[in-house]
Amino acid sequence: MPTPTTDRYAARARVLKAMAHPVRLCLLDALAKDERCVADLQALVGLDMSTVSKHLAVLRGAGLLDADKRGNQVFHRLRTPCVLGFFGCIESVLAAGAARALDVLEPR
Amino acid sequence: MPTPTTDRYAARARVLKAMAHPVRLCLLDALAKDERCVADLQALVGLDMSTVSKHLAVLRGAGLLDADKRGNQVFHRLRTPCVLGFFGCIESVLAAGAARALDVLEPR
DNA sequence: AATCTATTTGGCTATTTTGCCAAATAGTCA
DNA sequence: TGACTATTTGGCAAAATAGCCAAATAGATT
Repeated sequence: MPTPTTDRYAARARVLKAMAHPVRLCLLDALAKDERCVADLQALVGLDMSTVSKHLAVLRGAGLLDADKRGNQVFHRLRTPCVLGFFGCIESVLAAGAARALDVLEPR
Repeated sequence: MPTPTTDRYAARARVLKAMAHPVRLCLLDALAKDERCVADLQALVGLDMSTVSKHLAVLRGAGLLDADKRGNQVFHRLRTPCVLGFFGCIESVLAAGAARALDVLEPR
């Protein structure tokens, strides 16, 4: 793997890694339609506020979210909504996996 | 996060997590056009063969690759090529991040 | 200023991941 | 069968991650 290429893959991997957590996927989904403040999102996922804040920081760090403070609340929104388009393909990966699992049980 | 929903996010996260590593992204890219045997892929990424084998196992486990043995070689191919479509969006996330970095240096 | 609310940060532990080496396995060929 | 090739597996150490609690910060309200 030549180095400039490696860097490209590393950069891409950082973005994917930021997405690759159930809670963070849930957060991205929640932000699909509207911006939300941290307390809203905390109520949604039911974890400690500090944990939610850190998940949001990961998504922001990857460039996936924008945030701004209004009053004493911080509102987050999706920066690049195309990431929501990943889910369709991921579901087909999962469906293919499920089909393969059936093959094992019921080979042709 | 209600539980059936959680499970869906967890399943999706497992697929993304499998992709979220520079070497595994490189492997997926290499398999974009043709199937390849493990030794080929090892030459490409330049890591220990056992390491490459484990990365491939991760991708297979997530349902991203299919493999079959012919002779004493194992050939891998992309099971659901739509994942390659992620890269376009990821690049725009990275571009947005770069733009934001410039804003910091050079605010309006 | 004192207080209250919303969010972030620091610190800790438990768990997971990565990559190497060495050893095991599976298939081929003499 | 024995030797050789391709790949996988087991085991280990180093690094990264996730979650909680407690403490710090920033803004609003009295």
